[in-house]
Amino acid sequence: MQTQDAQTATDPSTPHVPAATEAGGGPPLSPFRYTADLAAQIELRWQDRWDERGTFHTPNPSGPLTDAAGEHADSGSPSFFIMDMFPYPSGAGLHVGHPLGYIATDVVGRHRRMCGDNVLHALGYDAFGLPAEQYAVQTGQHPRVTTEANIATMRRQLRRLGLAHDPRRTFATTDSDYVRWTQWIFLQVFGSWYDAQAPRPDGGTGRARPVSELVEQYEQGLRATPDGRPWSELDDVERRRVVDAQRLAYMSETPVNWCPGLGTVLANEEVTVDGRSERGNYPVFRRSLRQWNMRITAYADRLADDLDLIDWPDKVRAMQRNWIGRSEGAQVTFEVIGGAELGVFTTRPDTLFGATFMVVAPEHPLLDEVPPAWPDGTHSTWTVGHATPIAAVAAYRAEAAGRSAVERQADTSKSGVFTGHLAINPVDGRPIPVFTADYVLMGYGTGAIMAVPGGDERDFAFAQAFELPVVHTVAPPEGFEGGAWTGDGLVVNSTSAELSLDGLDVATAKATVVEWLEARGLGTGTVTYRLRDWLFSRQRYWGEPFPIVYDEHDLPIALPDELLPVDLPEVPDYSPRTFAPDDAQSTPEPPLGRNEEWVSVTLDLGDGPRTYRRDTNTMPNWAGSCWYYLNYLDPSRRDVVVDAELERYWMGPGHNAQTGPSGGVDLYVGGVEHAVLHLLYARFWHKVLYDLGHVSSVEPFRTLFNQGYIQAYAYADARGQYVPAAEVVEDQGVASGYSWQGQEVFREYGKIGKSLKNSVTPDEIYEAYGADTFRLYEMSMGPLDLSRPWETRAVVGSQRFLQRLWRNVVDETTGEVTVVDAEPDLATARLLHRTIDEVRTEMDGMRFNTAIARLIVLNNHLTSLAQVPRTVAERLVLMVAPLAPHIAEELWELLGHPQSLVREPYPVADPALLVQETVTCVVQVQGKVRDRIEVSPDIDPDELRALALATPGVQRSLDGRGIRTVIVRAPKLVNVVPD
RNA sequence: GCCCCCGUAGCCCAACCGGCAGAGGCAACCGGCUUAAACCCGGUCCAGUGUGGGUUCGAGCCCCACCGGGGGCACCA
Repeated sequence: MQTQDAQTATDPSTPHVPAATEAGGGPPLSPFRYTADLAAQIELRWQDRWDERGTFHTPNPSGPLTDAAGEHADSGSPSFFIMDMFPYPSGAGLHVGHPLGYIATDVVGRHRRMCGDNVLHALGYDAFGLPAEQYAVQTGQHPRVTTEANIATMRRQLRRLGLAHDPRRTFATTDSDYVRWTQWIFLQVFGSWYDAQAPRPDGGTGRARPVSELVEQYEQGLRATPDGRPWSELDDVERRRVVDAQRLAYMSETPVNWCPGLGTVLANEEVTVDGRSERGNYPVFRRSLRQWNMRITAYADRLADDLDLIDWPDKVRAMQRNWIGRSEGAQVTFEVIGGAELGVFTTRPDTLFGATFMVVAPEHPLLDEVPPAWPDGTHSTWTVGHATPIAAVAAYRAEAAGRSAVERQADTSKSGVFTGHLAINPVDGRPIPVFTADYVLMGYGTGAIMAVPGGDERDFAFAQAFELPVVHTVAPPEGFEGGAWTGDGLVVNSTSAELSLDGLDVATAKATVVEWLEARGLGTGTVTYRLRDWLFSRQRYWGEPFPIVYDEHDLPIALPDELLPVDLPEVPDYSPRTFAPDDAQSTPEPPLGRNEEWVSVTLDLGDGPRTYRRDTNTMPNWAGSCWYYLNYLDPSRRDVVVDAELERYWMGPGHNAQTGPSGGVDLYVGGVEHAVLHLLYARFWHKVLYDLGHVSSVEPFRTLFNQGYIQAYAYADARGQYVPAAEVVEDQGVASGYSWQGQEVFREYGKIGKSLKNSVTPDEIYEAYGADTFRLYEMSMGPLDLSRPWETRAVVGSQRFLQRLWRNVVDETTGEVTVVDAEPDLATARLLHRTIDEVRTEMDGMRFNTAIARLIVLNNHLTSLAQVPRTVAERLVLMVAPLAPHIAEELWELLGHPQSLVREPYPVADPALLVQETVTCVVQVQGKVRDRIEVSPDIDPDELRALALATPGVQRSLDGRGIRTVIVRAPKLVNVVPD
């Protein structure tokens, strides 16, 4: 998923954060003072202890993974499964923005654990991908070497944060035994077809089934073959072709983004708006190439409908719905003069009478044959100067092929040409010209449209350019200026001998015309999706090989389970073969094809040893992140993709009180940049696994949370050159308010990174303040879902809080514990319990910034006491523990507890201490505060009303005026409305 | 062009169902501590909620329009 690249990678170079507390020399401070040095000692010690003691070993209900004492979890115990989006281990190291989500999930996990849940939280690495491959190409080093070094660096940086991950459950997508199961899932998809009529356990209709059941249906004659011949008359190769065409993973000629300069196909998101490669800026061409696809479109409805079952941000659900792009309309068949038929999809069948021409995409097969001469009535502007339709269409097709999809869509001017074909409008029998134009896309609907210039702005623009007639079929409102009317209204101009829609509203007209078309076999009501099938192959080295071989018929054959995993072969060169950047006709040559000994393989697949050819593509980077959540449940278990009992315990529907009918991961935190692709692909795989009976949950991720980004200020001088942000000072002497080395600089806000010279690394902050301060600062900066600026000089506030907490328990000159066993006074007890109550609410809502504010208030109150009562200090320490775990553990131990606090119950408020003795009631006159009175919280409203009316403030404001009404909201507010 | 989110103190941010605009932090300033400075401790200062209308007894919160910032989609028939 390359989450790592979401925020620009940084240079972990020289620290430029001042040492926080020991600056300026002077006498050494007490060793018992909570300085960065002491924090570091405490933090490193506890991190080692947690590892040694297996503190975060999360027990499964069965199997090899137990807790540190060797116990399994009770299968009825509440489970809570937390995940971070899979990091890509980049070589550049982390900056302070990266850990934000990891800290947040860690805080949630530690908190839930103290609330009694069995918490599953671990972190693996999404380690296949382009950066490692590019680096390998540059250095000649194997990508595995750099990948493993990067993972080690990232592990070290993250370990220093004190994350409560189960260390036994980490893995990388590049591990051979992980690849094995990625390939296994691919074979499950390959081995399935979608039966749209089959009932599902969740009550719906349509599910994936093994292709063996499809074959059975053919054998039993329950299903007709595509050409209608009996199954028994088809030969083996024909039968395989019939089945292969219906698999959920299938090969087909697909138009792709081919980049000769890089020697590889690119995903759409790797191509810039002007149709060039993001990396290297080479031209990208559309080429039809034989590629693997996954039939995600079969799941379009379920992927859209089941968004209602899960607790995701509305924005992300909207983006997925938008991406799936379900639209309802009709498929209509137009007869083409000369014998052919042309099917179109339209969402506006009610406008059929306004269809004055048709347009097909340049790639449309209808254009493979066009009339030899222009028909009578051809308008001179339609031919664009060509002598024959053949010449015109050939020229236009060539022109369109030379433009990338992105270029075509960026240019909204209407180009095109008449094809010489005439079609018959089915509702009134009129002949209408068929054009080709690249504003119609081959990949959507049928690649052909009926053009209604009176009701569609694009068609109108085309009609203007080519002098085509415009008929309005929906009456526009008064004062309509002309052009296309796309709004609602009553249908007009829509009557033929057999059908009239005039006078109907649009919705009724749609239904009427669809019924009419269906009765005559001219069309059907249908649903179309924007979503396309998923292009699943890449011509790269550093990815999962396909577990597929080809026989002499060039048809794919799945490798049997026992031959998995198919590991990557050694090759002489990791880079794809590149071509002249503008050589559009070149063809990709995958790096895996360079090892002939590997490509050609002799196997006995049941009919004796034969020679096969391996698939030399690799899977896209998304493959490994499509199922990794299942692997956390037990990465050591290799006999099944996921153990059914573990899946039910951690992910099944109803596995804890919050989980709804969908089941799935309880909390999934990551950036919104994965809103569509990763999250859609993973949901798709999960539903396939559900259909095939491998998982009980309907959705993989029950709750999704998008954290904001941490960005930072950057400063540029008058020439626009960036200067090191850490060296900029506030300067009232210049207009901008900031200067660097005496010259005025201007502040900007942007991503943290090398290019803006504003990078700050976690290592610098650990060094200057410690991990607990760093964690606390990131959690207190603001709400988790908001992006916000990093400000190193503000970090000290969090350190001061922890220092005060430390001093509330420990004498910093002697190191002695100073708490007393006396009971707290009533005010302190009240504050404690109110704090517990509020902090619980805020923690449950993941509002850590406000939770911390409450803890600061309590902590500050304790500093004002001559002696701190132990019971209060202990509960404060427990409440701080999820946020700043190391100092909390240390204080907990100093307070006399030999056991770690990670499973200590989170404090519970005493309701008796939450009720207030008196409440301040605000007395308003006409909405303005005029007085305040102290009243009992359960005061009678009538009594309160009388008290309020008697207050001097009300009397003064009324000044003799009468009272129209009095609004009483006991016990907090009374509002007097005067006449 | 269309859709979504956000505009509260010098800065980052709170404010429950519409009910006293301030919880917390940073910065600044004053005082204490100190030979001095830093750290630390105590205190002070600081906005009427982007703008203009509307609804309401009462609006930061609801509605409309606009301005500014961020994001998504964009020839999808």
